[in-house]
Amino acid sequence: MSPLAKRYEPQVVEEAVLDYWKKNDIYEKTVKMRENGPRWNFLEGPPTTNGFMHVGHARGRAMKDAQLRYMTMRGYNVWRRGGWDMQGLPVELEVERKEGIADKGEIEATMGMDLFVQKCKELVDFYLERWVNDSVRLGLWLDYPTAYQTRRDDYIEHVWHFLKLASKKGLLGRGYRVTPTCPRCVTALSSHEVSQGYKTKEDPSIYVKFKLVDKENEYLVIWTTTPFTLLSNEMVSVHPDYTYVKVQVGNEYWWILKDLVETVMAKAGITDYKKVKKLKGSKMLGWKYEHPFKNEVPWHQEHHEKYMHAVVTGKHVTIEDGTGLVHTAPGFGPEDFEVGKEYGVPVLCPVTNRGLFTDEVPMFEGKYVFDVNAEVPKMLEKKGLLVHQDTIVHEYPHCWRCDTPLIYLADKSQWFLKMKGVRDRLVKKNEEIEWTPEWAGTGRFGDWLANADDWCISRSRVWGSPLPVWVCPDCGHEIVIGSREELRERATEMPKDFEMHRPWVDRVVIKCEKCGAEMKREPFVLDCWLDSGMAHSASVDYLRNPELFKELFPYDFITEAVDQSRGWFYSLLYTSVVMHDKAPFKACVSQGHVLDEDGGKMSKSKGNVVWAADAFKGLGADPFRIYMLSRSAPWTRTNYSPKEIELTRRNLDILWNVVLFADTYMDLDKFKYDEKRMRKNLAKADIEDRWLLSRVQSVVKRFHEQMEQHLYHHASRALLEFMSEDLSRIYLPLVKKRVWLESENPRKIMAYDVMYYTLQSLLRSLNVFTPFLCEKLHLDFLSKYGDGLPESINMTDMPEVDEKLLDLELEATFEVLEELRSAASNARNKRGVKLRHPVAKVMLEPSSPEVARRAESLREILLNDLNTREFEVVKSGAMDRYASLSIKPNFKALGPRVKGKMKALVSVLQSADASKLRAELEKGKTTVVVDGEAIEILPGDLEFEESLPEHLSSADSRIGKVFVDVTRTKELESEGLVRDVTRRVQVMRKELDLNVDQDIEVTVQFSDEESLQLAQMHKDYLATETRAQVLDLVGPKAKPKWKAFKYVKEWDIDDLKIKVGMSPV
RNA sequence: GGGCCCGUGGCCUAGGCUGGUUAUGGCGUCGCUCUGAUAAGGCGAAGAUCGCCGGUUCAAAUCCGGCCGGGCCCA
Repeated sequence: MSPLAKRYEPQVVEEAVLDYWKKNDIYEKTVKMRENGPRWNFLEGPPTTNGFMHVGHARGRAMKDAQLRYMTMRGYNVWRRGGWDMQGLPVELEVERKEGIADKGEIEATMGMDLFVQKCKELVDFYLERWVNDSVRLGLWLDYPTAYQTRRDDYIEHVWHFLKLASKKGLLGRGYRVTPTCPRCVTALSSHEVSQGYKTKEDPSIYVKFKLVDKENEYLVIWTTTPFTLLSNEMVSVHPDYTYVKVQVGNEYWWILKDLVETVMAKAGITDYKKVKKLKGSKMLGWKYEHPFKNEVPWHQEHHEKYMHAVVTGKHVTIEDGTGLVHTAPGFGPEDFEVGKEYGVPVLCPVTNRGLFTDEVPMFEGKYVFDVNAEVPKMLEKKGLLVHQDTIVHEYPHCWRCDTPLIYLADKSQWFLKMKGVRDRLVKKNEEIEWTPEWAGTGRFGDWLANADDWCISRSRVWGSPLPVWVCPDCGHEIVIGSREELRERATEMPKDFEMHRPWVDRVVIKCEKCGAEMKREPFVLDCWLDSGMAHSASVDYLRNPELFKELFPYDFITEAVDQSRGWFYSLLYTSVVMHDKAPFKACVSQGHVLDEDGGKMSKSKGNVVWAADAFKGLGADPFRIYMLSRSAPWTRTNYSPKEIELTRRNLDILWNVVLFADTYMDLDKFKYDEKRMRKNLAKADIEDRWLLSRVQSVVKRFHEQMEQHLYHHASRALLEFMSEDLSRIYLPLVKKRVWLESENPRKIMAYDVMYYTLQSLLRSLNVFTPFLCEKLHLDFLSKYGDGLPESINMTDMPEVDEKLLDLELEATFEVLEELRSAASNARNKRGVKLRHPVAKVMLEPSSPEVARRAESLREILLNDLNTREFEVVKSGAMDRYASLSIKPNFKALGPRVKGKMKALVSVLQSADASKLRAELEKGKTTVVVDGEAIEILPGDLEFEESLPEHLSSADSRIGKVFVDVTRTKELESEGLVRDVTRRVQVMRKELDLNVDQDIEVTVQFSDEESLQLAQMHKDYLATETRAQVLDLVGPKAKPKWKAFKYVKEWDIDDLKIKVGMSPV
């Protein structure tokens, strides 16, 4: 494409690559190229086209892309159709907001359903475009043109097909459900929707007493945080096994759970009370009480069932809060509803799905439930039934879209899919799925499946797949329609512009086959999770294309965030098991969420959401991707931190610079990569060449192992570490000298071949994480020096491990090298000897024979690398004779015993044999003779300090002890000085921005004659290293013509001053 | 109340399944140093009771139990 820029700028690279891909149809070509490979099928979990992509979505999508690119480059024919979830409540709500519609009831009155649906379509089209743009910008390669859309008739038809099948199997039901309802959106919510909206809420917390019938002054004390539900209270539940007590308070008797008496009394501020009787909960069954609002609510006067207004027992009663007696209102709670069913009491639910009381409660008719919450306690107080009142802050479900607190309402018209009869199959099929991490499937999802309730699928809304059920108003006959064709056949009349959405579908009338009346469609739409759940079949148009379906199903892989356990993972599994009796996917990676920088949840209301497009623009998609995937395990939650992305990005800078280095010299030499040549010359290659080639194999091996387990964080780190440690930090400095050799030198060519081979393997692997950068380097570097490469790195194959190049012994040898370097630096550092100054000798006292052998084989590298004249591996203990042990008496311990002889003792100890003393003390006590008197020395009386003579410094390491001989000689001084000067001249070259091969002329003036003499000894070195054609070294008295130089600068080198003049020639 | 996950220097993080020298790496701070690919790199210093308590074991960050704290999910 173009020469590499001096600096890596991700955004610039990415824009250019995106453009290249588009202009050259690269994605299409990679697909075509692999079409004969074995199939590997991915099922895309469709994002909702409502709102924009945030960084959490983007993390998941980066994982998808890494997996897809990996499989593609392993030769698979990867199925990767995109998909979009386009219907549902969120879309309606946004349209309502934009159009200024207060709630659903106003739709017909203001704009009509036709126009409303049109607006919904326009809205999802708008977001769809944004989502595609952001996904493309992220580098996520999916089939976008063929992407499935849940709003299309072809798609919806599959949902109908499924419901008809479920109905035939007896799984589709209708009837009373207590459903969480949003009074603002006027619709029931599914349990997975509820689960998204738990928030803290402040509620009243009231303790109320119910008077027992036929008993003098005896009351049941109950607790509730939703006072309005008392209006339809029907029972009080107690635990059959727990103990309850009768407490005397004044002249009244209250029944409370034994364990909670103190708590309740303390809350109510009652100190004067007495427990008078104990009873097991089961004994209280059937006790009748007087409903507190019997007079106000006619319904309570009209019902006299055995357990109406009576104590019942249930094991759901807990002892943690409240009174242990649980107020039970079947119309307002799922558990209460079950209790009601069990005890055969009818349901009272005097509230509409807008949260308003009906005429069944005349005094509150038309009032909002949460307003009534405040009035109920007042009334109870007047009646003398309120024991205590305060407030509580707790987690309460809210509408996930509009934040309105939900209410649980019994509604007999809801439609649902049954769990009974399918549950066992679901659990069994789930066990066949390979989950990452394992607990996501077995624990979390598996347990939930085993306990899941029926699935309420009906929604009283507009923009969604319509429920395909028509009902006869006269005889009640119901039919489920399974396809458009079937509908056409049955319909007495089809609208001209028919589509499978409201309001058009509502206009279809069917003649009842039983009584001949006109059947009307049940005016519900379906839970959008049912839409997306059908993706296993609907996304490939199973009804018209069963052959394709057969090829793909079950899919090899899906991955979504953990909240999809109850969402998509579940709806996919349910529909697939019912339809095909198979789990629809073989493997699933459950991803953790992305939180804000402080670990808080990202939400629009908090204003802490980071949009993906902004992240790509600000930081680049590649840095974003590799940060997200390398930072932590896929299933753990991650705090989003731009600062950390910048740090990760530095790794990519290093890669860029490595390539730039290679490119600079390869370009000068018109290098062409030849793998055969490299392999042929391998035996004669330098040790670091063979080492690096082996490291490539080890890293590629690890990369594959980790990718196969979906451990992207390990896979990416292995590559990054290899790149910055092995390649950049270790290998490149070792070959630097070689790239300066004359052009046809085989050692140089070898270095080039090895670098090229390494970068090729690295870039192909890394491509799964940073596809833009790797494509760029493929085009501008790999293709420049290698012949016959395809036009995209994605059209090449993943590197495989080449056992012939693997040499673990050599890798272990280089670990010794690293240890030696670090220990030698440490030892130098202790004496303040710069690495630039050569030392006389470095010695290693190795920890094992292997280390000794490996160190020996490194001799040549070590001399240069440690900047030492000699390197020696010494025998164990060989250095002891240099080490002197000094004795430090412990005066505190010795003083009291030795007293006046202390001075004499110290002088004796100074000349004593310290190592002998230490050996004796290790065995026990010993004696020292002072002035003819034996003094007993105990362990702890003396401390020993090892010290090395002035010319030696040492450091410990894992491979043994390293000694550096820092003896100064004229020769060493000279070399050090010249290197110091060289360094300054090099800096000046760089400051002048000279080309690496630019010749110069230089004059250096020294502030003292002695230094000048020293420098003269290695003048040649200075001239060669700095490419100085003319080099004058002069003393303090000389008067060079400084004005003749292009650049003149004075430097301090410790006490020495030098002045350097330089010009290019 | 139940289920699942998490808790490692000031901050972020690896390791935990399979117990074993001095607990990984990074950011930041300080001192030194290296460098003609590098906005990088290296050496060193300071900084951790691996949430707490108990158990198993010769040996626990790791396994087991309990508790505390945080998150998510469900009641």
